[in-house]
Amino acid sequence: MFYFAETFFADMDLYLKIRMNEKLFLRNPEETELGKNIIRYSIMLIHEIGFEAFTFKKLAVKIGTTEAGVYRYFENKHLLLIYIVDWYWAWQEYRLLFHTNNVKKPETKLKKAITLLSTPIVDDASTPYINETLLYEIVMSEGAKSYLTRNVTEYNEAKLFKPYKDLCGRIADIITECNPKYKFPRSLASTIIEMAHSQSFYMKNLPSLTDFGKSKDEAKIMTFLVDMVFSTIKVL
Amino acid sequence: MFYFAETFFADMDLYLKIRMNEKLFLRNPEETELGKNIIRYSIMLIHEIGFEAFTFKKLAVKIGTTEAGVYRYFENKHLLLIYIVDWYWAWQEYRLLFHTNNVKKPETKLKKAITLLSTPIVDDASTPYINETLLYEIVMSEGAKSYLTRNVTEYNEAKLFKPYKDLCGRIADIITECNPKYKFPRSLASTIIEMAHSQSFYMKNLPSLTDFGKSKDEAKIMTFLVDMVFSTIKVL
DNA sequence: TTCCAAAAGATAGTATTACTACTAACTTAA
DNA sequence: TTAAGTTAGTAGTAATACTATCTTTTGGAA
Repeated sequence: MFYFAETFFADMDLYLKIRMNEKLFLRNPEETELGKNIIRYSIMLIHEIGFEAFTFKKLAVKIGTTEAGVYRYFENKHLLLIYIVDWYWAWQEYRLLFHTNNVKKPETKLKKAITLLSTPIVDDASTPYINETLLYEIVMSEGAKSYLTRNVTEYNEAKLFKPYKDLCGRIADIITECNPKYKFPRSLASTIIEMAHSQSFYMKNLPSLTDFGKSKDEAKIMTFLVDMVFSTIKVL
Repeated sequence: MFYFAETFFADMDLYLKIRMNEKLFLRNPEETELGKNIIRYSIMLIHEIGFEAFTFKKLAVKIGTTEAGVYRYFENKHLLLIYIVDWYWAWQEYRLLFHTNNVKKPETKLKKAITLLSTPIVDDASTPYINETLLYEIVMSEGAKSYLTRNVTEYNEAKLFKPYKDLCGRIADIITECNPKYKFPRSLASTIIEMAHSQSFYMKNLPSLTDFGKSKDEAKIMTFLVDMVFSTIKVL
């Protein structure tokens, strides 16, 4: 529960706030209007033009500030990407906890986990200035770039990938609950998370790498994964 | 067999040559010394400094030519990446055909396919100027960047991802041979290919996402995948 | 042997990117 | 009221990702 700093009431609405690793930023973007705008508009802009074409200059123009203004919050665009991707994984972990709370059967929990990861995202009203639908698509097409870098080791030592690992660990624990004898719970968990996103990317962009090309039906990804996972751990 | 242009004798040695999609380059790098050096040294340089830090300037210095010289062969560094990644997938398809030739049992073929994809690569002497060991590591850590781009659709229409798709299709066919009733052969095939590489990347860089962190033993990735795949298609 | 075309090489230039450094303005606290 | 700290804006720079042009080399046909 490390990352879920607080859920609180304000103006009659329930808000979700996630505590982010401080090494990700120079100044906490949640604390100022400009900071929140940087997050909100970078999600929109990365979604719109893609991460390679995304620059702090373009972002600054979009939110009516200067390049230097953005650099005061984030050292570079790669750390900003990790910030929003981390936010997404922490949010997914929160969703998993929320939806499996009081569920007793580990099989039901595991199925829920797969469903949550492989079903289209609708915007979460309890997170102002973050559009989860766009974020989901960014993670799908740019997410891997957060760790596919020369700095993986350095970033990993700074715990920048903790949210992803936490989510993976939690799913691995559910797998172990289902079948304590299964030998590869962590690898199976990372396979679920990865495939939920990359099968969806393939379906949209390289359909012949999947069996869902014609229907473009996300529900089939869930069916594929549920079948694979439960066959593998030999539980029904 | 589209991509395997020729295997031929020259100076008493057997060489393997792969026919590449002409839209990848401006001038065929296989036809000149400079072209072959571009391929050979770009594999070394990308492996050494990573794809983001890799530039045509640095490459030109390394092989003793000018930036403009490299630009005569490749429009940009992204197409050069796709070239070498495509080469890798075509080579893997060739290896698969070679090693499953005359094998009757589809289960044996499938197991061989998984083994070939998830076992460390030793340099193939029949391919001069290409170091497969380095190439394997590049595909592991940069391969996804070839299709994680705004141009996926355009590149896909130009058939630039054909080698990957062909390999996927071939593995899917073996899966169907094993169990004609299994519903998701293509998705399972792309899962095998993806996971063979990304579990290996995780093992090296983010070990807690796998169950092989301590041993760092690639053979366990194979065991994990073989178990998962055969459980899923319900054949032994 | 000469002549031609194509390839390679050298040089220079441009717009953009990814920053850094400095300065001006504004706020707060003594 | 003034000194100190905070914040934003301006102006630069080195590197990147190209393009354009001009010269030299080379290999083959006339």
